[in-house]
Amino acid sequence: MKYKINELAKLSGVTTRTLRYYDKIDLLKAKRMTESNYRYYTKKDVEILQQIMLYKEFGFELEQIKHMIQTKQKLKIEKFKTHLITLNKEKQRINKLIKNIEKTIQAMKGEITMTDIEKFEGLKDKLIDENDKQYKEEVIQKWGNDAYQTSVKAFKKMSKEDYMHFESLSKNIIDTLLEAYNTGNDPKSETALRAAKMHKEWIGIAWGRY
Amino acid sequence: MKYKINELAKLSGVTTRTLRYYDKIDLLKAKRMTESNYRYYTKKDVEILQQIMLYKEFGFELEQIKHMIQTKQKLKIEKFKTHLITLNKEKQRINKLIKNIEKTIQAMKGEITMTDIEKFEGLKDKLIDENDKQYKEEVIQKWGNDAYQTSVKAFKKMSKEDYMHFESLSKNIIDTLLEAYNTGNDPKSETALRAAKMHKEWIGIAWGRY
DNA sequence: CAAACACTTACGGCGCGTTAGAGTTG
DNA sequence: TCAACTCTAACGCGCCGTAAGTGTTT
Repeated sequence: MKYKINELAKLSGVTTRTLRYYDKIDLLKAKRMTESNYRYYTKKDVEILQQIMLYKEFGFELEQIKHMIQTKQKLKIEKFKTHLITLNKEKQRINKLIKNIEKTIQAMKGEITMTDIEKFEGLKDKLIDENDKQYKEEVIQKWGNDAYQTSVKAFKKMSKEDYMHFESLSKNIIDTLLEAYNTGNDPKSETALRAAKMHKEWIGIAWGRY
Repeated sequence: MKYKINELAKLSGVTTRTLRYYDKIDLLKAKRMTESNYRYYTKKDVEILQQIMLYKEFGFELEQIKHMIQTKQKLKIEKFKTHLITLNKEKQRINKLIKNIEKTIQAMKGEITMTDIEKFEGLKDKLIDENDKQYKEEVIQKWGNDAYQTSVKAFKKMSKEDYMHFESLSKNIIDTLLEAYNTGNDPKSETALRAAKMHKEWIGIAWGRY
């Protein structure tokens, strides 16, 4: 099974230019036909090329792939792990870029120029203010002033991540409980309902929702 | 205020090679001293260089920066936003690489070949099992069988993200409430305490903690 | 006068795409 | 004989690092 360069190219999807380049840099050496000096590739070469393509998809550089293909499984895993570290750094770099640009956009809009933490603190204050307007009296009537104060304190302690996920989490649990009650699938779940209501009120205190 | 090339280099941190290159590609054109033909830079040039460096940090290419520096604020924001899209794609690409490599490592180890979702489902089942062993009877006694069933259902509905943040969030709120009670700063907070206890039990049902 | 600094020109690197010119096969 | 294929050599890209060789300032 001998393939000429164009045959392998069509078979694999890489260009002849690439194959010749791989030949040149000793990544995938081709044999030569004695008369014409044309390159030809064997079945083994095809397999190697498949490996090369796989590692390329993983983001390895050709020089590294060169070492890779003559490395055994166990050591390959090590190289993969090392590569993961590189990729994670790259990921962090990009995340930083994104954050910085977003910050800059905000600043350019003439809006908040505070740091991220300050921003979040500000956001919390704003939410509490809004909450006050809508729920303060109602909540104090139902739960007393102390509960209100305490809930504000708890809310202020939340981290940014907490904040991002609080909604969906709470909604999920409450929905499930209410659904169980409303559909009657769970006829005796007084306790669950109470829990749901408590939870609901609790969220209402901090969030002014539901 | 005239700076010779090396002065500006030290001032700004970029190399003279870079400055000459920016000159060549018309990114930051330098004026010339009449006699020696030496480059010199003005105060304005310093400001432009600062902008260039900033945009470089944002990951823009020099060609784009060239247009950038003579663009007004509003249009800059647009370019930033476009750039954000590019960066986000890059981010996704890297995430894909990471996932694929991790998967491959798993496969090479001869371990689990499940998808991510399957993995998480498995994790949840495991946690519920553990929870059962420790808390099932106690919980059913206190809250009834229906509450128990419902809590399991709610738990199963949780997303991966929910799971990652559930602990810290709950802990935070509970700690605050209990602290308020224990320190006596909030002497009449019966209601708050009840809320805390409820919440605590609720978490106990699903998590077997606290 | 020498050291320090300035200038221009050009190769190298990564991973090929893309001509350009010339030989080989079917 | 002609199309289709093969070969080698070389430029280009993006952003400079790194000489090498030569002129200017202090």
